[in-house]
Amino acid sequence: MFVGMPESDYPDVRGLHLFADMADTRFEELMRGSYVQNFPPQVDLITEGDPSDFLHIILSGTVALSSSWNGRETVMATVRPISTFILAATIKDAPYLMSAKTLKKSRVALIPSQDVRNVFATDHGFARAIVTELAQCYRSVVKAQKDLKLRTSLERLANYLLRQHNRLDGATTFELTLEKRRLASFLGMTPENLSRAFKGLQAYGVEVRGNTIAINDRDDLAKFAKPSALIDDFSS
Amino acid sequence: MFVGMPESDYPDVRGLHLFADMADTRFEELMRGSYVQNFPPQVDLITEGDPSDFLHIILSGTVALSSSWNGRETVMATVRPISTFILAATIKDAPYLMSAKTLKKSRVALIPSQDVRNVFATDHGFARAIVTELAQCYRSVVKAQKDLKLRTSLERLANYLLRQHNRLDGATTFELTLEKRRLASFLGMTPENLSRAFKGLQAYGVEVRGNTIAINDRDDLAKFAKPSALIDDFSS
DNA sequence: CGTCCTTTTGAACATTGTCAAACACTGTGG
DNA sequence: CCACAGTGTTTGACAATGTTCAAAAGGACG
Repeated sequence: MFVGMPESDYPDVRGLHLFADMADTRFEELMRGSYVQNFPPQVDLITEGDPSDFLHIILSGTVALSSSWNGRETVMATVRPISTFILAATIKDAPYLMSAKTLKKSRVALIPSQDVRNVFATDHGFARAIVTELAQCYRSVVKAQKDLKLRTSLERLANYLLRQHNRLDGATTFELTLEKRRLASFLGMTPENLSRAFKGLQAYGVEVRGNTIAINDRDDLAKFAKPSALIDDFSS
Repeated sequence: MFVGMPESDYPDVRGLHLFADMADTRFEELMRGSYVQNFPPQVDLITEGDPSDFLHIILSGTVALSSSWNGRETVMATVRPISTFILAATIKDAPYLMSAKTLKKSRVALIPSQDVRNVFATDHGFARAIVTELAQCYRSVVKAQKDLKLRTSLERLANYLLRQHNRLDGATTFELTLEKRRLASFLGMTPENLSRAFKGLQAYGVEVRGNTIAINDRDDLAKFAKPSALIDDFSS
């Protein structure tokens, strides 16, 4: 098997906040033990419950994190370049809590968890960067939980659309980045319910044609959605 | 105002995993700037959205973490001695995402967030301990989210009872540690729904008399609840 | 005892999920 | 190019789940 990440990928990874403060030698040490793979869509990268052998970094493509129980399954989050996932399991040397599968053709870096833990124990810049990253992850999940517990499915969809609208910088029309069935699962509802929820938002100027969403009156939608910095703001 | 934590409280705090690896001088430095207060029940300790001025440590009593939006409110978690809360906000120097209020008479230590961040930046043992703590917190919230998204309210209650049953070490009968209305909110349902859910678990040998719960046939209840290490196990 | 609060109960209602069928879209192979 | 299969989406009817509102019952406490 190929061992060692191609040096052409170094800059992307190094650019991550997580690795920015790390000593050069440590970084190279990590990279040498790791490797990069290209995956087609719909490939299972990790399975919940398995031991966390690798820290994953998505370099391109899209990965969905999901969980299942008793025959049911739900999308917990989607991961986009460039970022790590399942950092907490790696650090704690504990089983994955979520499964991961590629949604599109994706390029993923795999760093052996043991190496991450070793460097974490000796490189203080890395340890501090991990803290910041984990704190961010933690706050994101808390926000997601507030979204789930405090809002109806219609409100969750409305706020989701507003967030996408912001992220794609305010054009009145944009494309959904997720299949509707997965979006439904992510938002904690069934595809049928999502379909009806889209209908329900027509009253606030939301138009849907396939994967294209038009937000004709942002203020009107926001008046209904009532977005909050403490739930919807990803940057804090 | 009284400044500096009484030395009699040092051992409790020092015993926390979070402070175990820290240099003595750093620990004393942190403690000198902090203080301890006793609060009666139903006191608001922090309000979501406020800047995170203090890292809190609960020494005795019970504290509920809650969030609200658009006139609704939900209990996100309860905190018991001895543990910290709102660590992530302190580290990120970001606003609290949750409010905290005492449920019982409680003794709480307050460490200025700036001091925590200073020590975090210089004491590597502390930084590493924070990582472990945050990773634990993160995994707990992910589990809570799985609980919410994958289970019905009846299943959530059943698994909650099993967890309590374990925690209080298997006696067939035990006391709820939470008022029912708060338990309902914590489990993501209304008090009325919780009341009916208890009725629904009678079929599996659950008896309720006031705050006293009897689990007459653990296996039968577990057969319905299907507890999972990846959702219900707090220690991993 | 009376007051306040929580819990329980009942009935109506709202929301969400399930099932089945129709429809739309995509890509394949003839 | 078209027919076709396969998949995802939408729609409708219905069932299950959860919420709301109102009222009664129970407990705690002065």
